[in-house]
Amino acid sequence: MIVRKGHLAEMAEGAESAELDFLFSEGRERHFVQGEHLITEGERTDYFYDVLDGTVALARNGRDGRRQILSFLGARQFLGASSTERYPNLATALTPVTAICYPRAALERVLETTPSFGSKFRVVLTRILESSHDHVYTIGQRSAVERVASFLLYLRSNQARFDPVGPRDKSTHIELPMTRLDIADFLGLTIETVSRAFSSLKRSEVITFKDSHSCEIINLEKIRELGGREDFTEHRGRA
Amino acid sequence: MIVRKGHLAEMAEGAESAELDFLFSEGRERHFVQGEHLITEGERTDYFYDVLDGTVALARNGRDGRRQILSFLGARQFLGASSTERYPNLATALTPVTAICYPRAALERVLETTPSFGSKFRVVLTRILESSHDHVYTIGQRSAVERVASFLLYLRSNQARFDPVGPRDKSTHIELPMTRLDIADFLGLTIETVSRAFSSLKRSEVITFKDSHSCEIINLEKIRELGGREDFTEHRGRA
DNA sequence: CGTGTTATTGAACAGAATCAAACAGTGTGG
DNA sequence: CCACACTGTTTGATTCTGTTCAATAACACG
Repeated sequence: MIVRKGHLAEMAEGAESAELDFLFSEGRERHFVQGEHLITEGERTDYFYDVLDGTVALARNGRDGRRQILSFLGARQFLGASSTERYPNLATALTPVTAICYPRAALERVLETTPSFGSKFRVVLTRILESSHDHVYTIGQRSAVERVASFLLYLRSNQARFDPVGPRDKSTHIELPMTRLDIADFLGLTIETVSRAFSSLKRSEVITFKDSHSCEIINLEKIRELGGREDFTEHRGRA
Repeated sequence: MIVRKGHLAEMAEGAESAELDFLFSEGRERHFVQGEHLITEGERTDYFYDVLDGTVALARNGRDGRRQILSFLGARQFLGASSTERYPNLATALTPVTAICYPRAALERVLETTPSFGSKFRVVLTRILESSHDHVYTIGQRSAVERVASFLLYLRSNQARFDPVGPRDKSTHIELPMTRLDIADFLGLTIETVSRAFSSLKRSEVITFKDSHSCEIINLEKIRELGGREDFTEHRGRA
């Protein structure tokens, strides 16, 4: 049923169990068009997604129109972990997205019966938590330009996941599939401030833009200096 | 060896295994004085703590002196989960703290052999992640006064954990064991702004102060309106 | 009771938000 | 193929929230 092998299947390599077989037999490849919601707020958390392709924005919405994007999810990332009956966040496809959709119950059963898989899963959860902590630091402590620099490093490290060869230190090209508003809502800024920060980095020749949705890092050292050497760097390893 | 039963032991209730017995036989009650570090940055993540008493601040420090407090941990909360060899954060006792200290390896072994326990542990991790997401929303989207209101709700829900009777909706008393600097570093503000926000809430008769480290909520509805009805509320259940 | 520390308050300032306009890119239809 | 509308981005002027700098006030402790 599953055409391509997802990250979850990769994680299960080596382990063998009836529950695992069942889980993967239940997995369905689903496609989402740009703007479509993979999960909506308040929805029952019945499914778990393993992203194969495209970019998803995970956001929390306030009732007064405010929106905070919690993460941008790409290939090899998961979506749908929740401690509650209903999902508090909104997951939106920013590009066409392909993801494997698993019934949550089947996943739970595997986690309860296949401890080695459960351990790997726990490590993934911990990484996600650490990434959220990085985000808190960025939003709580850094200035606008620093946040944008930090964001570029964040995307770079996300991009590295795609790469079958593994993360490359030297890669300087960065795709920005999201709009300026998405970036602003991720960094706790406004579109104007994000735009100004990009312009400022362009002016000081730290980055250049091909078009408004992809840029090239000219001075990676400077970006690291601004965005934080400690965050999203290679020493963290891969999820 | 363990004098009091911690939250981890509570979670293990019902399960039985040699690894669990070993884990609990290895747990040691430790005491920390105010200002002492339970874990320091870069330290090997060899221990796992189950807080019994007191308050711990978990913080990430930048090399330029900036500091972001990621959470305040009290009774029934855990400390020490990490996906890496070395711990990236600094855990400091804000008050005298009592905690049960477990060797990480023993915990890992339990998690790898006792799936029911592993599942509960995963739920706890997920809750911590959701709490971090609340924090991101607060810092990214809310104004100074709103952040402080949100912080009071956060403390209130933390306090409820202590309570053997369970969370009480009506409780209005809030202990502030941390300094204004700690609050500021948690909310991404300065001490002055935090102080002004408190004064503003005092002036509009939403809260009163007994002394600077404990306050009373007069108008809980208003605090919820400012700080976000969705966050840190009772519907989340207990960890 | 003085001394050091933490908290509050005030005045000036700065960085980001808001308001407003221009600009670029895309798609549509004449 | 070009005029036009539409959306998203950039840039500019102004306002405002929160910071910085500075002084004072309240505690905590020897």
